[in-house]
Amino acid sequence: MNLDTLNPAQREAVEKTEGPVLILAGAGSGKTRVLTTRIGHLIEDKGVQPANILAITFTNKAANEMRERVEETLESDASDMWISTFHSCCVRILRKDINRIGYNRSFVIYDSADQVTLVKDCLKELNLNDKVFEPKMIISTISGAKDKLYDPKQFKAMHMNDNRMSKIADVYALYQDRLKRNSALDFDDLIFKTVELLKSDKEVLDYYRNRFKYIMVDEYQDTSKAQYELIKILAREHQNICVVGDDDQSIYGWRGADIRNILEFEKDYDDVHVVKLEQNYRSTQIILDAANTVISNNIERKRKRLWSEKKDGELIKIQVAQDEIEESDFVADMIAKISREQNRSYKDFAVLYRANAQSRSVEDALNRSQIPYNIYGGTKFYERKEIKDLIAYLRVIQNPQDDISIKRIINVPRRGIGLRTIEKIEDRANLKQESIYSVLIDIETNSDISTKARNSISEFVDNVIGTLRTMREVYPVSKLIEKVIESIDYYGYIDELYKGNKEEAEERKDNVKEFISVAMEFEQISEEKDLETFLTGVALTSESSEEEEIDKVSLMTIHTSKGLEFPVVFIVGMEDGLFPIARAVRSMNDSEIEEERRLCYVGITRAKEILYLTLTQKRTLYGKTNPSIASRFMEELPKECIERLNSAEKELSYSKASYNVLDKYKQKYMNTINKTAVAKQVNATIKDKEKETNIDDIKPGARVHHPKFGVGTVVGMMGTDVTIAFEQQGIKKINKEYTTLDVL
DNA sequence: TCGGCACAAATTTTT
DNA sequence: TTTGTGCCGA
Repeated sequence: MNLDTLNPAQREAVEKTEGPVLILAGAGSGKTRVLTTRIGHLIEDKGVQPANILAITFTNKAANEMRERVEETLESDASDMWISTFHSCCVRILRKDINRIGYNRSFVIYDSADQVTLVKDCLKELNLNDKVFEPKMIISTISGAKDKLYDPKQFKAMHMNDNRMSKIADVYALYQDRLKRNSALDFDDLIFKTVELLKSDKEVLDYYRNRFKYIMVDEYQDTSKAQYELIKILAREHQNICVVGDDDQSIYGWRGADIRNILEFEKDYDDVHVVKLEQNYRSTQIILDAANTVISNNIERKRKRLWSEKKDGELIKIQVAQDEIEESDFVADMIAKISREQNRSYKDFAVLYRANAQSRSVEDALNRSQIPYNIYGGTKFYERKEIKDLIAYLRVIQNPQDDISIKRIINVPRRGIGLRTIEKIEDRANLKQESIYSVLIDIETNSDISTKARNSISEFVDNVIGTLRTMREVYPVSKLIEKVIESIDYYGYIDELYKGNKEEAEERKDNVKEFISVAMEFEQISEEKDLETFLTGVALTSESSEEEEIDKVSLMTIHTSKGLEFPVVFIVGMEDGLFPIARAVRSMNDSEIEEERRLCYVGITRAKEILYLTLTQKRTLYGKTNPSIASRFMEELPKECIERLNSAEKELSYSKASYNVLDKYKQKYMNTINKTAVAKQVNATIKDKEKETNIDDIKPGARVHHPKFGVGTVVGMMGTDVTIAFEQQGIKKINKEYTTLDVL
């Protein structure tokens, strides 16, 4: 393997094959190249068997890319090598041996929508109000517990003296129970159960320890505790563990990623060899200087400084617009101008933003200028209703125990099986500790259900599902999908559903057809062609096919842009409260601001040559217009790297004063009211029946009267929330949008 | 069972 | 502003 084209640091990372290695790979430092070369080096120069290598990534895209590049560089066959995402690696392990920990090996995988349904069921069964215990919130709590490897028992034990959390622990326990009964695992279980299996079964553990003699993990900064543990168990004996990551690009903390995994790697393993990849092959030095300076404001990080051989470059351009419409027009105009003058194609441009809601005005402006664009994010292909319905059918065909899927399709298309009927069936299933499907089979013995409903159910179970199940053995997946569509007249159903909107109906039908072609493609390329494998693939993939390679401007959130690069990048909405997002600004905890700053770092380092940062003076968001404050990150940019295109001076200094005021309020009230309240300057008014009370009068210390809670003192303000200490009712949070307050 | 209306909430999302 | 949800009357 030729290593001469690597720089010294890269080469070191490749050649140090034994023992724990930490590669701190800055943005654009060629880490994929290092990883693929390292694999090639292991096989060709060190004589390691491909089957002894495990390379883990987070996304399918990264895994596919790595496999392709490894196959390109290698002479020998690489098909024995495991190059996969955490999740598909775990599925592979579990399909083989999960029966050893009491699960069915042909489990289905529940996505987040299925989780919501299941949690709602559990809440109902436990008589818990889903407003007090919001399903989304419960799921993220459960997910957090699983990420940290707490099972329901441990979780319950940890929260014994917290009534609310204790209830959530009960939901967790029931949820887990139901998953098992349905032969289903959620995404987090895939990791959790693999760890459980490896910890509890020495035989299985020995097999994989012996098999994976060299382990590599990409994007290590994004690993959760559970993933960390998984890797640690596998690598314990041989310690040939090589992790690659960039702590400065850790932007998924809210999803369970634990940045400490990378920060403390050196503590977790003995004699860690650390390599820093600091040479950047992507951006100009000016862009890197800006990124370096901004990120240096973070306390919790490994020191790194990116540099580039591209010494020249354009200054970073800052534009202050009147509002988001003007801002978007500016972006569109500049794209038109630059593409014309510098002869660049549209695919060279990206517009990045903090929140999806911002895409709207940019889209409008690009449409006005007739600039083609591609928007990334939004509803995923497999999450579309029409596709989820079909998947539910397939799942039931595969695994009739899947109650969630049964319930989804039992009345799709409408068969006159209403909620009441389903409820009765569910009760009976719970009573008999059976699946819904088995109750459905014996429906004739169930006298409290109307004859009409019973007939529909028999028709559904025998003719629809029954027939389709017999076809499972003979037909390939794509054909099976067609049979499903045929037997339920799905196209007719779609027409009916969107009868007011022809266009929509056609789009849905196109999606269905796309789904069939996904299945056909699967039959072409997959080794295993059975339904189970297909469903697994569908569950672990978010996009149906590769992104379009058409010449269009890219619009996406900064999160989605991670790992990508563009010659010209616009980051819009550089405003405090938007970026960094309000929640992080309000937070008592600096770690949230630090994560926003890392996000900013990710955004800046996407740009290869030209970077524009834009902000507004006032922004309309969610139907409300508010004056903007420049992002604090703007202030952190080195002056010599930036160029202000219009009169930004004033706005920028204004911003500084503003958020310093915010920070001061924060400090002050943190001390006085025990970390519960933060003050925030708001320029809105609270409407009263007769008069308008200026919100400026409602400030910490003010005496107010609330229609329900009586007289109290304002102790803090957070966004639209006003925290008030009432004389009779104690401290309460009031939403200023929906309450009328009188200032006394 | 379904359509319509009022009300509430609205980061980010690799699998 | 947009989107989702819950409740009510037909």
